[in-house]
Amino acid sequence: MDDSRTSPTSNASTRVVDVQVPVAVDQAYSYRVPRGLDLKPGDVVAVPLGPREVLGVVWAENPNPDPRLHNRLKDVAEKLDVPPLREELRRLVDWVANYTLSPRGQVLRMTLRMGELGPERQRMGVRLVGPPPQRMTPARRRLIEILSDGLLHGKSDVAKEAGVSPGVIDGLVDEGTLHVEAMPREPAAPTPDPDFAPADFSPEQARAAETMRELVKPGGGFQAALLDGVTGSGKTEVYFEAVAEVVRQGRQCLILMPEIALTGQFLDRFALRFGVRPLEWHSELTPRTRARNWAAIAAGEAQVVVGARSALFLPYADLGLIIVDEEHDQAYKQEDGAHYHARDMAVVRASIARIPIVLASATPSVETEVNARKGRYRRIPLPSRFGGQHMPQIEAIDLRREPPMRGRFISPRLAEQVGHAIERREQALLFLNRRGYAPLTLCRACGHRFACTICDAWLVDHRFRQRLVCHHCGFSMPRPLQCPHCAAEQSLVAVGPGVERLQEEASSLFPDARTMVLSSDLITSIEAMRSELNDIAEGRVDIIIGTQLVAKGHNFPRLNLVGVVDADLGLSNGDPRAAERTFQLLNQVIGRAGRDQGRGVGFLQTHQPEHPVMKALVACDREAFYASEIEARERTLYPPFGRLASLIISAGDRPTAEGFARQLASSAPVDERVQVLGPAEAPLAVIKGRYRFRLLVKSVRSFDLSNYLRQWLAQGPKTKGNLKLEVDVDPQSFL
DNA sequence: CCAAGCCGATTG
DNA sequence: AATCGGCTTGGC
Repeated sequence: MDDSRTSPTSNASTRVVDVQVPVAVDQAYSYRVPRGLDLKPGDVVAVPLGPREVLGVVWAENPNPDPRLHNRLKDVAEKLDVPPLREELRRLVDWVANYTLSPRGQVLRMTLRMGELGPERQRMGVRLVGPPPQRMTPARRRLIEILSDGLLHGKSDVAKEAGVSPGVIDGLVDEGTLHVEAMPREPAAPTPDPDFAPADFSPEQARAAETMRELVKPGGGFQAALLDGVTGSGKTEVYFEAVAEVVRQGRQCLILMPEIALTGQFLDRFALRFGVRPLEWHSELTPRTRARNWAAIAAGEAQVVVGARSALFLPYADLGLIIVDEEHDQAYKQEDGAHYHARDMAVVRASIARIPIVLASATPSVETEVNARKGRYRRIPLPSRFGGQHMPQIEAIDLRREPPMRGRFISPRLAEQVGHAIERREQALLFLNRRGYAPLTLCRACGHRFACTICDAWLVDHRFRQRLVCHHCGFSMPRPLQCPHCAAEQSLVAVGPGVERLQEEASSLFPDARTMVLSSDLITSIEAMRSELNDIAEGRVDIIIGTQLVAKGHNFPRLNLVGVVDADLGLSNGDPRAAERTFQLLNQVIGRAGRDQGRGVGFLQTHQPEHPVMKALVACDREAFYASEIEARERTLYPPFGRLASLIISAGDRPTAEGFARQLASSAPVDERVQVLGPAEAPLAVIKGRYRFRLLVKSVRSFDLSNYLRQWLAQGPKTKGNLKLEVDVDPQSFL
C-alpha cells in the first residue's frame, strides 16, 4: 500500500504544512515545503490549487500528513515578502468561521483582499536639465514653462497640465532638454500628530476624554466601553483623545464606520485634529491603493485606519485600539457571503488581542445597552450637546386628527412650519424612507397592480428614470401608458408617497423654495454626493427631501426643522427589531436639526402617537424606550436574553423549498434549551424567482448555538440541485 | 456533429 | 472562488 519507497518525493525529511486557501472550504490543505524554505504559521504563501495558483496562509505544521494524500501533495510555490499574519488574526478568523458557520477560507479571504501585490510600479517624473530644443513649438514651450522651476514633476501630471501628449515629453527627453527620473515613493500614510490641534473641551467632555485616555493606558488589556452621547455632544472629538493617546504609544488604531462612502466630513474633522487624513479602507478603493494601504497596515506604517466593516480583518502590525462609531447601525451586519456582525466581531478581536474597544452611539443597540447596564461594558456618558445647546423639541402630528389633503402627504401643520422655516431663511428636512415616486401603481379601471415578475414585491414608480423598478432584484420596465391587463388608457394611478412625489408636493406648496432630493438611487458617485452635501451645507437648498441617507453623519448648519413624513413606516412589518430600529433612525434624523444654533424642532407624522417609540421620542425619554424594549426582550427571550439564528431555505420552486425546510426542521436534534420555529414562508416569499422559507432557531443565552447548528446540519438532509441553505447567526433582518 | 450553456464536484 | 468534466440543448 505504502509506496513511499518508490516515490522519490516523499521521504522522512520532507516537511508538510497545512495551508488555508482563501476559497470557500473549511479545511486547510497540506503542502510540502521545498527544501531551504523556512515556513511558520502565519506566513503568506502562493500554492498550486487545482490548475491555478492562489495565495494562502500557513495555518499549522503538519507532522503526520494524511497517508491517503501520499503522492498527491504539491509543493508550496513561494513565500511572499509580507509580514506573517499574527496569531491574533488567525485566531479571529477561526473564531468568526466557527461562530458564523462560514468556511474558514471564506473568512480568511477578507484578510487577504490586498489588491495587486508585487513590485510597486514606479511613477516616473521629468525634470528640466538641458538647453532648450533646437526646434521650439508652442506645446514644448508650455511644457518647459511649467518645468522651469527645475523640480521633478510627475510625467502624466505635467503632460496634462500643459495640455500636451506624452509624446511631446519623449521628444524633449531625446533631445536632452528633459531628464526622466523615478519619482520618490509617496508614503501611503502620513503620521497623524496627536498634538496638532488639541480640542477645547467642556468640563463634561474633558471628564469623558480623561476616561478615554485611562482606557487606553498601556497594559490595560481588553476592556469594552460605551461612549454614550447624544448627537452633537462631541463624541468624535472625545474618542479622538483615545486615538491620540494610542498614536503617542506608537500603536495602531482602527475606527470602524457604518458607511465609509459618507464619511467625507469625518476625514476632514480628523485632519483638523491630527493634521493629516487617516488611511481609508473600503470596497471602492482601486486595486493599487488597496495594495498600498494593505501593505502600510501590515507594516505598521499606517497608524490610524478608518474603514467599513471589512477593515476589521486587516493584518494590523500592532493594533492598540478599536472604535466602532454609530455602533447600533445595521450596516455593520454583513448579509451576503459570510454573515457576520462587524461590531460584535470587533469586540471579539479586541478581546483576542487584549486591547480596549470603544462603541460610540447616541442610541445604542439594545444588546450594547444591556451590556452597559450589567457592567460588562464601561459606560462613558456625554449627556448634553456641546456649548449648552438643546436637543430639538419634538412634537407628534396625529394623522388621524390632522390628515393631509387627499392625495397629499404633508399635513397642514407641518406645511405651515416648513413655511415659517423658509421665511426665516432656515432649512427644512422632510424625511421619508422610501425611494422613488410611489411604492405602488394600480389601474383604476380593473384594479391591476404592477408587481415584479420574479419577486414577491410591487414595482416602485421612479419618475426621474421614467421606469417601474423592483427594489429587490433590480428588474425595471418603462412606465406603461395603458393597463396591460384591461388595456384602459390614462387609468394608472400612483399610490402612496416616495421622496420624488414628496418633492413634487413641496414644490407646489412652496413654489419659490429650492428643493433637493437625497436618495441612494439618485447618487451616481461619492464625488457627486459630496458636492450635493456641500450645496446643502452652504445654504443653496431650502428644503431637503431625503431617505435614510440623510440620517448618517452629516452636519447641516442651517437645518433647524425636520419633518418625518411617515414615522410609522418601519414599525409595520413583523420584525422583532422594528421598534429599536425606528427609534434609532428617527432619533438620528431629528438630531440633524439645530445642531449649530441649538433651536431645532422635529415633527413626527404618525397614526399611533401612543406607540412607545413615538412617546419616547416626543418626551426625549430614552430611558423609557430602553426600559420597555429590554423588558419585552427579557420576557420573550429574544437577544440579548436568548440566542437566535435564522436558516433560510430557497429553491426555484415552492414545493422543493418547503419540502426541504420541513425535512430540515424535523431533523433538528432535540434539546430542551432550543426551540425550532417554522418553517414559515419568508416575509418576502419570492426574491429573484426563488421561493424562500425560514426556520428560526432560538436558544437560551448560555448555549453554544453555533455548535448545535453545525451538528444538526452535518447529520441533517443535504442541499442539492437548486436548493440553497443560508445560515445567519444573530440575524438582524427578518426579510 | 459540434458548440454553448448549465450543474455539480473538486481543489492537497 | 475558479475551474473542469459531464450532460443537455440547439443549430445545422
